[in-house]
Amino acid sequence: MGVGSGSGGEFATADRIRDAAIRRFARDGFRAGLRTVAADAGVTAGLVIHHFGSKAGLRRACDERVLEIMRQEKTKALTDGTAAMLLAQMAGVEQYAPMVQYLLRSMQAGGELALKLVEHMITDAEAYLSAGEAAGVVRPSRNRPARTRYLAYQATGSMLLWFTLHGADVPAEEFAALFRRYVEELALPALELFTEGLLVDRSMLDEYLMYVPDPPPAGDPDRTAG
Amino acid sequence: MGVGSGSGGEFATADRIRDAAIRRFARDGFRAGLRTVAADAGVTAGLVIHHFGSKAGLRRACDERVLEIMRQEKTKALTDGTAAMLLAQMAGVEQYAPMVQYLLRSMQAGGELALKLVEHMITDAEAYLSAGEAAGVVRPSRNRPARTRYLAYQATGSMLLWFTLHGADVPAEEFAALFRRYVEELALPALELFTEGLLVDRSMLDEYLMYVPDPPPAGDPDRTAG
DNA sequence: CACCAGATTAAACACTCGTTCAACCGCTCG
DNA sequence: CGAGCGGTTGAACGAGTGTTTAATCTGGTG
Repeated sequence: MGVGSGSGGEFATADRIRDAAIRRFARDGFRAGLRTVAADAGVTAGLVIHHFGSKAGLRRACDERVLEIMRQEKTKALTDGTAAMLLAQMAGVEQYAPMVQYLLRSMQAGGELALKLVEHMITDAEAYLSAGEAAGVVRPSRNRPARTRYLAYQATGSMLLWFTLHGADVPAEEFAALFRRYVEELALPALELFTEGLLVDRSMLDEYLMYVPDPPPAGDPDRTAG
Repeated sequence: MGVGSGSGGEFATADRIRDAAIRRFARDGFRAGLRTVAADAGVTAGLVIHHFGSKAGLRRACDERVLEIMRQEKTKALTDGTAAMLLAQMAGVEQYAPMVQYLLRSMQAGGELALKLVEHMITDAEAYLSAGEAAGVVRPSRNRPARTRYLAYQATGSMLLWFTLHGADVPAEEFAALFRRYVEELALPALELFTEGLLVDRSMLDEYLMYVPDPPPAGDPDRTAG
């Protein structure tokens, strides 16, 4: 269907536009114009609209594509289970680096994809931490869902902030190196904190546990006030 | 100089514009137009330019104002020393809530103010953690600057992500409540992690320490490769 | 009073943006 | 061959942006 030139590696034009958009949005953020995206793909702005209906439609297509690749790579990847490591690994692959950067842009802008991705990461972390608990390598928590959310937000959020401050608009090759530097920089403190904690005594935690009557399940956003 | 109406609580017009801009940028982000800001302040767009030269100039004035208030409040505040708690406390004060929200917007956009603020927080955390170490309540680290940066990025970044996802454009009264909910949600997991750690055994940390030959000071970005 | 300087405004300018429209091209099918 | 149709283009539109400019208002000063 569509393109007649039957030889091997040719993409359909819509796919080419979408991929160019992912790269451009990753580099410049979502305020990049349609004409810029179109020029990257070697077409005109009108054609982008023709294929995707609107800029929002184009973004939706990009979101779905990134999510699809993300899911597909997750099943293939042999990481230690943390989402940050998966992203670090993907950022090293030249083909996927723009998608990781796009994802960060998405979190920066706060779209639906970002929310979905973070919830996805939380679900994965839940499974991973539960398995760790069962295997006896992860300490149990007084409120496992809350801890899972906390850890996911810490890991993802610090990554987001780091990239927002240290050049979010790097040209995609520096991006991978930047990612590597980020992981290297936090590896030691993270391992220290995870195995040894930060505080020497338990007084702060005990005070909190005494002060707060009943820590709620805190998994869903129903705020049944009391 | 300037406004002649000498009666009590009147602000100079430029200050009124700047404060309106802080509120508007806090609520809508920096893509809010000059005409909107001007309307909020009861003036016209041209006057904003007349007073601040350009939109960038207005943003600079807002940045300086927020930084000034931040510094001033920090010396007054009696918090536990962490920046997150300072922000939580300030967000509760109606007058300062927009500034906290503005600060988050700034981090979202990645300006110079954001970088300055984060570095500021890191410096403060350094002092706070050093004091904790000296007092024997905080465990020493194999690389204290790296740990300080790590903790600051985690705390600030997760806060930023949380607000980006859960309505960064709330109308400033919900904002304070949102902030309170955020602190409540992470208090228990944070205390757990800080006092008890996450991992049961030390194998991961020991493996890392064996693998990495020499953890560099990692305070400044000079990468003397080897 | 005349005069000037600053505050302030309304209008216009130049530009970008997303989107629309009419036309054109190349192909397939009747 | 000719009709039709989707892919594609270039130009235009309308709304937005930051900024400029000329004019008006206002208040203090010689």
